[in-house]
Amino acid sequence: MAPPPPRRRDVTVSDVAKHARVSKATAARALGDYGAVSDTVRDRVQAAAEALGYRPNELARSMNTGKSNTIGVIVGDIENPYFGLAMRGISDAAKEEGFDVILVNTSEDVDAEIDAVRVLLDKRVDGLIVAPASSGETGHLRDVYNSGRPLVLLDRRVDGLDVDVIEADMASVAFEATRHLVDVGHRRIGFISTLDVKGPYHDGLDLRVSSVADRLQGVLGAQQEAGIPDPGSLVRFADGSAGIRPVARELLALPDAPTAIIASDSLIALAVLGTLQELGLRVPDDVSFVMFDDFEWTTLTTPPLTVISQPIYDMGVAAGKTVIARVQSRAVPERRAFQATLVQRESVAPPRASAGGAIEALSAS
Amino acid sequence: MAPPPPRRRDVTVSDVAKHARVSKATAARALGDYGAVSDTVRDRVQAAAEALGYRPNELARSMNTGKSNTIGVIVGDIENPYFGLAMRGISDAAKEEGFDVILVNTSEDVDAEIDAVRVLLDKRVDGLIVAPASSGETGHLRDVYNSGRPLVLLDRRVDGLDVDVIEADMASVAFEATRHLVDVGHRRIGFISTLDVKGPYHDGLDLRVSSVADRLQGVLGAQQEAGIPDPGSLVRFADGSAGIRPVARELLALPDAPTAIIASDSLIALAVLGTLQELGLRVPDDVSFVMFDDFEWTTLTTPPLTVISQPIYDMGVAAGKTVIARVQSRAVPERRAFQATLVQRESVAPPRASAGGAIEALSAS
DNA sequence: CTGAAAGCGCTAACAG
DNA sequence: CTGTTAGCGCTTTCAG
Repeated sequence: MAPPPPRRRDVTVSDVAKHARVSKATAARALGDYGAVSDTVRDRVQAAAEALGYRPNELARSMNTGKSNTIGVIVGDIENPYFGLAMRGISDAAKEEGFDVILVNTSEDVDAEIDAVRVLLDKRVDGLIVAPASSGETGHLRDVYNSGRPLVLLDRRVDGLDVDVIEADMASVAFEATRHLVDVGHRRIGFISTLDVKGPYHDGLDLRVSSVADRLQGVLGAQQEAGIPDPGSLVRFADGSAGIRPVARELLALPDAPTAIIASDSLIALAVLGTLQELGLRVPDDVSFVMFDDFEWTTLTTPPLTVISQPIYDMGVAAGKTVIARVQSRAVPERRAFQATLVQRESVAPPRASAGGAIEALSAS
Repeated sequence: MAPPPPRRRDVTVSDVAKHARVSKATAARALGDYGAVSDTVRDRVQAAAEALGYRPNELARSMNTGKSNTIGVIVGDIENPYFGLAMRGISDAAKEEGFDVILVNTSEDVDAEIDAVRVLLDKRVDGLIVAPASSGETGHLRDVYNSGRPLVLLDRRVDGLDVDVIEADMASVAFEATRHLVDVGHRRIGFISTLDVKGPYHDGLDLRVSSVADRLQGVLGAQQEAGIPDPGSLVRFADGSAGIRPVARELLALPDAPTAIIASDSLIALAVLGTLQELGLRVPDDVSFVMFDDFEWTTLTTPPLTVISQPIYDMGVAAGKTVIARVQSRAVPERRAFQATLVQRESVAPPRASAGGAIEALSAS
């Protein structure tokens, strides 16, 4: 389809200098807009550059300035609207400061993440924003730190790593949401998330993703406070998004199935809702439902969904501004605490009077 | 929060060479894995590199090889799930070939796009994937071509630019969808898209985004074939996503309001559906609805939505593979035609018997 | 197989 | 203000 590309040699400063009959250094100064150049010469050089179609080689420039004006962003899943929106924020912030963004998707794989960090460091990005897949392996993150380049963590903390973190307060809002469920009468509350942990959930299990751990802490805490025994028994982790539906089914088939479910993000919510639909279970009549993240579609389902909203775009912007501020060793923008809020709509109702599980409830109706 | 970073000088080939007591050239050969080096020396060099914590400077490497192993991707809106998913495909394809991706978001602004192309070219990306905001200004795209670097267009053609294009056949599926609406009895079919055109739609208006033009061509064509007069009168373009709701309201308030609406993408669909909900109009009883793109939430609304599905992820992969194949001047992967399909669910029904507009229908019920 | 030397395109002293 | 001379870190002749 496309004919063989011409690929002619690029025009360099040297070419422009020759054409404008000045030294390479002078041409470079005029072109790079540094140092001092007389107006006449500057004009002459720029005319020559224009005529020859000169374009600076940013690689060469970066090589001796040591700055690439590029930040790296490493996320687990760009397809996840959470990261899509955050990315938009980062990207907008970067553009405003004249930075570009290299995006790497790790599919939530730690090895891929380790690799990504290495590659981006080798490419000499000026700073890095990472949503770490695990707080277990963190050597690569320390490498960033040791390289002297700023690192900002997004959505997830890593204990013992003293860097900027952009996150919303998940524990308290999760507590609030669960408390809401308890208040209307639920005593069997399921929590579903994705996480690569082996075996069923148990007390003291190391979750390795702080944003999930925080959510869970709030969920469990509210139930403990309400005197609900063993709330951990209705917690489930799926390994990858393909695993969510089976897990949801299993949970709902329990003799003591939950009367309410909390989905840890929008991708999980979609799968859980789909499962509910397949099973013919209605929200909130058969099962109450709360999910994290407030995307527009959540208002269009029947019923509209009760959600936990976080300022994702703003967090992206903050992450972008923060790395760049660090890169330029300027003061970091005020550390606003990002607040998540419970948005009550109509997917929460008191549990049915019957004591049976969700599936039994079905046959009863 | 983060203590002042150390920022020590990077370890270079030269350092490693010294440590291993070989010449810089030999060390470079061992490290860069090219040329010929004896096993003993290679081991010695690698040990030294390890000991010193050597990391190659990819910028320097790119400078003299002329290849950066990076491709640039320019899209209008990464927040749009269409591009999120496509990006995932591109990213996966790139990773497989050992390439990185620099992503630039233009907010569908042509000037930003022109700028982005320039910057990425200056950064010496090896190839570019662009979803052009307009087929009007294309000088910057020709610049890419002239730079000798491969360019692949995603989702949108640009006439007269003979490069690879990854797109699905929108015209025929749009025809099919519209035909379906006509078949069940609709004669007033609205079409809403986002596009920065001044004034109302009229015949021969230059749409400048081929994927939208194709959709519209199918929509109009099916109606013309059915003998529906002046189908263009129910076509609306909003300038930016903020404008969609007003436009939808205006359309629905018409004395001859449409009995069916086609939304040109998922973001538009969300806004239209939201408007319908606000107005208390039910789908499909009051208004039938068809939208482009099949995301999971479309099955969770009441009713599930009839949609047009395209293989977005695969198209992203194809775009990625294609640029990279061109970069390596290998044969381009087979030019599979990407097929979009109409997925019939439950948002289409015959129009109400009453002849009035949608809003009147409301008061009648 | 290994070393010396040149050079990628640009910036950065340092003289004049 | 302008030119000369060095590099940045790596690859790449070209000898040996």
